[in-house]
Amino acid sequence: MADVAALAGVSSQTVSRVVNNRSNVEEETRQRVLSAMRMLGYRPNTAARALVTGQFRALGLISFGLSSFGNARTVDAVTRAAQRAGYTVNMIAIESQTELAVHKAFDQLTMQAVDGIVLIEAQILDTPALRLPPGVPVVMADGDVSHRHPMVDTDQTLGARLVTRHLLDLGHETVWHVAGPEDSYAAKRRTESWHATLKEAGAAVPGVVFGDWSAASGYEAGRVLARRSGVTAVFAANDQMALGVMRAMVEAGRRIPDDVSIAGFDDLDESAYLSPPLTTVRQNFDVVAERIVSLMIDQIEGGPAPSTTAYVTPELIVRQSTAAPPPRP
Amino acid sequence: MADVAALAGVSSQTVSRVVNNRSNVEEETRQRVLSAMRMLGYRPNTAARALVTGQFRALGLISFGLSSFGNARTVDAVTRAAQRAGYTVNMIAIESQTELAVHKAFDQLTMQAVDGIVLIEAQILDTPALRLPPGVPVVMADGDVSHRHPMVDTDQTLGARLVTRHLLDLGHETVWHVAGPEDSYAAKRRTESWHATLKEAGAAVPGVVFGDWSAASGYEAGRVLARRSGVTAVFAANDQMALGVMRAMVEAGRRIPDDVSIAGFDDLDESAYLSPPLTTVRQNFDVVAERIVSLMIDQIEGGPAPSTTAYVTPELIVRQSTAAPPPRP
DNA sequence: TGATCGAATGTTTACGTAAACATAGAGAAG
DNA sequence: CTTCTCTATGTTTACGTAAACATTCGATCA
Repeated sequence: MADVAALAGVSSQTVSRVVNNRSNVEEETRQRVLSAMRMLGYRPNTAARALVTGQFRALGLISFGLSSFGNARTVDAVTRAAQRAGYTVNMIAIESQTELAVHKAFDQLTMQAVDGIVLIEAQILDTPALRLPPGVPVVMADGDVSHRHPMVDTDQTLGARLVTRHLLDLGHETVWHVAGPEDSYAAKRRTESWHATLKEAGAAVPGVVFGDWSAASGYEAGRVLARRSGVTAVFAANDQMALGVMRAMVEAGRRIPDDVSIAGFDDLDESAYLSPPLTTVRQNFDVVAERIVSLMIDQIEGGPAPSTTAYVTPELIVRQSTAAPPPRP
Repeated sequence: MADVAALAGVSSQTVSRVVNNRSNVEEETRQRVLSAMRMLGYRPNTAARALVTGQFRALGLISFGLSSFGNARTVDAVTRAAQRAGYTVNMIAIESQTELAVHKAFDQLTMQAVDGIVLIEAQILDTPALRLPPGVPVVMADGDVSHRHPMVDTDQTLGARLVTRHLLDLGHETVWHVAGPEDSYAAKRRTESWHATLKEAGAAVPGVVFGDWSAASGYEAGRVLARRSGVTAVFAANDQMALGVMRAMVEAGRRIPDDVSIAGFDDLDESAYLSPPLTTVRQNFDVVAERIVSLMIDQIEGGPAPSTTAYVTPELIVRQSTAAPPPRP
């Protein structure tokens, strides 16, 4: 920076002003400084800058890994949204869903250069009340509403209601449910909403079959359901499990959607190309990410955390895996 | 830090020594400092530390996004490997595969606080010779060998040979190939190796059908192949396309593996649960990531770039989607 | 016993930047 | 014409840490 200043014949402070786009610099001076910068290949030193300003233009992101479709999409979308806002994303994947692990990741990130932390809390922690050290802005995604940090999530309740209602409206007496793992917030909300929707409609509430999001677990669940008579509609808590259920049904000789209707949740890229194409609920990950990042930046620049919870509306995608139930025998 | 020093009754330099685990500090003093740190909730300031040391303990990562399975797995594994080495990962996703976009991301990352940059070059850039500004260590994954940076990748050539040979050894006269997009390095290598293996074996080399990694494109390719007679073995360049091919074949009335054998590449979690379970090639993403990170750290700590290319051995996973060809009519 | 060494700790300084304050000069207002 | 104001720019300083150098004191050795 001193070299640039010398070459341009100005003080280093003027160089700083040019770098930061301050208004009160003569146009001619600015050009001289800019060309000096180019000539010397000058790059501002982030560490020194951060030391003075206290800002890093970087967000921390804690997640349980990229292996599940939903997490990967969320992380991807948050990264892109942050980038548009001029922030980079510093990522940490934690192995186990304990509060200890979250705290460790949190410490590591705050020691790194981040202005705020996004926590994708896809799984229920071992302790109910997550307490994070104060001082660092936090936004949660896919977490528990009871925390005191602002949260953003797909409206799981609405999504599950849409798909359950869709199946009831087609004429099914009730809807069976293959749920996600019990330690997932998203799974829990989808199951609760399915339950509530059935009760509202006066339909019987059949027992829940639990899976773990995988196609394999969906297949197992599907075999259980295929053995029961009277199963005409199944709502699986994600598309991968729906895929497994479909396969189990086909193997058991049930036609989809003639004998049994099947719906999922997520709308994988593949889901539109299954045979038959899968009715599902599309989550708008991009909007979720936008909200997360803007809540984050509000906190970083604005001040104290608004303890809001923002829900993003999902969309029911009706395809050919759902239809009216077969005529009663 | 000054407060901690005052509370512990030592100089700030001694606090620094304790923080950095230097050996020459009396055990009793160390304890006093540690408890003072705890009492005051002291956290070292990364910016100041980086300003002095010139190190950030952070890696930059440039990728084309998390939407494809391979990329997501690689990013996930790199993140975990970096974490084990005490580094965090600063991620940037670029939208288009132009050299300009790569340079922009590169600039943004070097302006941020990173010690080195990992570039996952999953697609062929618009310019053949990627030139990155010197001074920052770079390791490439899944890129072009011709670049001057160290590179790590799955041995695509070996993987494709393993699966092609497997099909030939089963007795198939030749193997058809559904390739990945033409602008993908990985796809290109798999196709070249398939080609070479057929030639070595003296088998006819049928025309390549191109897909874009998606199940939908695999389905289209499968419909083309199903119309031809004499197709008894198909090697799809990834599992998703293999899935599409399988479905097209089944729709055309071909049984798998009785009439036609199908193999993929990647080993998705789902692939073992398809019907029939898919023969495929498993990439060891964790080992790739370990290599990337250790090459990175060598450069950061050691010095100039070793211009090596490290290949990680993949593994053929034989399942039930491949078998001997049907008897000739 | 005195010289020498080494371990523990303290003092000073540099890292590169932006904020805060200072200055000069041009124009406006009286 | 003087004074005030505003703009462009320069000077000084602080940010929090670790490196480099300095000091103290007890132990070791001839």
